[in-house]
Amino acid sequence: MGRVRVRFAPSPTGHLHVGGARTVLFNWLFARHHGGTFVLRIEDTDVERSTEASVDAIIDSIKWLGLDWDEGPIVGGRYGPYFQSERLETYREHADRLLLTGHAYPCYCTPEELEEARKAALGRGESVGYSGRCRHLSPAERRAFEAEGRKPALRFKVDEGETVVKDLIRGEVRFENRFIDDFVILKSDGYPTYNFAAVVDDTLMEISHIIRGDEHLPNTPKQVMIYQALGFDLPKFAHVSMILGPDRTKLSKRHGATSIAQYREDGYLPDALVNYLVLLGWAYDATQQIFSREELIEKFTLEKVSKNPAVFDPDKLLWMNGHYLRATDVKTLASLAVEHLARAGLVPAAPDEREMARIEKIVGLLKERMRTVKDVVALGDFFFTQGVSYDAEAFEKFLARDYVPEALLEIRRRLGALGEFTAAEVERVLRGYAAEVGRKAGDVIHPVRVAVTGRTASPGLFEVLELLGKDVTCSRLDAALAKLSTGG
RNA sequence: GGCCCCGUCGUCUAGCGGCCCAGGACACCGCCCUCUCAAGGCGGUGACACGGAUUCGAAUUCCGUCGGGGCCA
Repeated sequence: MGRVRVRFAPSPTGHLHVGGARTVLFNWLFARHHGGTFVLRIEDTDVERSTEASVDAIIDSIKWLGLDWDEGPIVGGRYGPYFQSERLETYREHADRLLLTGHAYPCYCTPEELEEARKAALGRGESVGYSGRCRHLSPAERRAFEAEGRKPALRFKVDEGETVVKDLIRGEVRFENRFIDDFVILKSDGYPTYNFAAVVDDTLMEISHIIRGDEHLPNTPKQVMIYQALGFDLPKFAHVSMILGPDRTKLSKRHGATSIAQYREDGYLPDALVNYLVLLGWAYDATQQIFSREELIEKFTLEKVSKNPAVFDPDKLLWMNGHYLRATDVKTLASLAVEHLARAGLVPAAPDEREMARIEKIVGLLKERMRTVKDVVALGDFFFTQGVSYDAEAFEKFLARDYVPEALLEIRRRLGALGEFTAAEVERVLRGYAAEVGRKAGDVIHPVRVAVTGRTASPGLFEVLELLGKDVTCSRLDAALAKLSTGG
């Protein structure tokens, strides 16, 4: 393989979404695997919809995923500029070349006229393509249109024959040219169309492999024709199947969370997202699910990319996130958790050293049952709140029993008398009391858990109590007792 | 409407003519562990869209049908 140069070329019209992220990933992995260059190019020729905020958002998400680019915005490079809006002159020059060589011609049809013709054709049940009516205009007719003040678009003249796209993933895909209409390469406002700009840039930037979504496959014969008309060498194409929603249509916002930024906010880990995403359309062997970055770089090849579209499965992502969460050290996890705890108003945005140490201990207990970092809030809020509110069902089930008031009272007394309030001591007290009154340990553990945490599920109770401390434990037991004596 | 792509458990996939009455992962169910919930361990339910053809032999090759998706405006 020669010099590998690949690119990701997003339109800055929104966030980086799951599908785009996987495309970046595949390109990045391919470049890194081959020791090649990964280029980021911004396709901002849709002036109406492109925004700078979107450029920033996309770049943030790529960085957050832990991916980087060798050329493009911020880092520069010798093939710039990397924003298409700054390359308009280049497109104009190449379009002129096509005009001069007779591969393109001016078209004076207005969007309104084309729209009308399209509707009419659709109404008759006919094919909806461009009629080619400006293809054979005489010089006089052209002058007449110009005199009307019409600004022409530039159309590519599609020759007869067949265009074959050689695709690394799909093999040879053949297109009959007669089904491809003369398409616009330069709009009347001087802006290039996607197909045209992409070809010019990919060539000038010496892109060797175009790895992109499958939705671009029907565009590819048009691009191939442009390459040929301009006398450019063809890059290698690899069209990856799309990511679908549960209803098997192209994944989009209406399917729920699709933006990488959203997953970040929801407490997902970049490594988990990357690992999950790579499995959507790529598999190394029959069994391996978990891959480190290094492994991915080493093992990723286009040959192993599958042809069928993949349905995005939030459940598996969640599982994988939990897996990575458990593999993350407590210190790191705690610093990540602070963000979510602070947003929920449970801790200050910048906790001091003491608070941090406590948060680390709490995260240590919660870690096994968290699937997202954000879960720390739902699972551990009782560590940070003043009092505790009881889940009605939990109260009914574990506190509203006849032996409970007496048990809680005695346990509260013994815990209060403890000199060293450790998990081991607490356990001794609880089990000891249960044994004395001839009950199973669970019979006292469950009520205490509900009394102190407000819920029926928590990390190991003894550890929880130790972390809560004697004062909080006792005051919550008192509160529960008070509630019981007033009749629930 | 035309063109193009795709079709193995609910989902992601392994499989590239015999190793497959189809393997793994998530989800689901059961059991074990256990103070609960998780995590973990063990086990289970569950798929080659359909019809032809090629072949001694097809999930794997070819054709058709059906189904899904995408692009064109």
